[in-house]
Amino acid sequence: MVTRTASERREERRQAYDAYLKECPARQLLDRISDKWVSLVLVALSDGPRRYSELNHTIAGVSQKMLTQTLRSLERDGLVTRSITADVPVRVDYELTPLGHKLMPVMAAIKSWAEENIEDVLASRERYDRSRPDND
Amino acid sequence: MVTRTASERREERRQAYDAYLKECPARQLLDRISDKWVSLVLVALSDGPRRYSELNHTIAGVSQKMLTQTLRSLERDGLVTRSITADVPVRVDYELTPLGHKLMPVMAAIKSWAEENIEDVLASRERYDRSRPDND
DNA sequence: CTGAATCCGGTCAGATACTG
DNA sequence: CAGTATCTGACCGGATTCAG
Repeated sequence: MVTRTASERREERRQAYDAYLKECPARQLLDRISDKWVSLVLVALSDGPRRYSELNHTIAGVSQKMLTQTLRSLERDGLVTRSITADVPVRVDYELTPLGHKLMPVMAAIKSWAEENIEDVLASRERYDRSRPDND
Repeated sequence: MVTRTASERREERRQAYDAYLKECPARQLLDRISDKWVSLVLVALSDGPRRYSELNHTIAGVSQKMLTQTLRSLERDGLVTRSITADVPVRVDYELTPLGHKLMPVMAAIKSWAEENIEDVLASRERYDRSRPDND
């Protein structure tokens, strides 16, 4: 037929909405800081520059790949700077930019809410799980 | 040998760190609100209760599965309530709890930062990408 | 020391079909 | 109307290996 099917129209709506979401600043920021390693790196850099190896040690669980990937994306977004000292062996320092520093209060707000309310959340979870022991 | 290898000790460190992260309140909150649909649902509910079908329509891109899953997890965490009206057809309303409402300022802080700084971030991205056109 | 490249196993979101 | 159940393909993180 010539007219679009319902599913086709739904698909169009979905794509338009996806495009809308991609442009939403808050969505983009959430995608950035919600990354598992991003927040840890930001915190690790919050009180001064750090070497790659320092970060790798401080954030014990991270793999080289993920650490590098995270740092690259943060550099791309202008949140951290990367400075190479052509020594032997090579030395690379990462540091928060002013823009990166401006992000810290937001992180603090998240942390603050979490610490104040996490007990309620955990209690609610327990209650929920106890009331439905079958759904696992 | 009897002594643990370096990789074994590293593995232990990693697991200990993972456990530590799982207990970190801020990490847990980030995991929660960073979920793609959670923020959208919270915003959609921020000015009053909504029916399932309303949410499904408002958040155009979401699938039934994801919407239900998201709502369940929010209910489990005590952020929204679910109330069924045994009618024909069934009617289900979702509403923010007080705890859920308390989360809105945090969302607002994120949104605010994003709207104020997204341009800098985007500009930085363009600059970065222009300077390395080969890395794609 | 810092990082790139590759492979791979698990996870997760979406489509589809079915139910009270 | 408001879900549940199942399947599947895409994506992602980690381990490993190689390089400047």
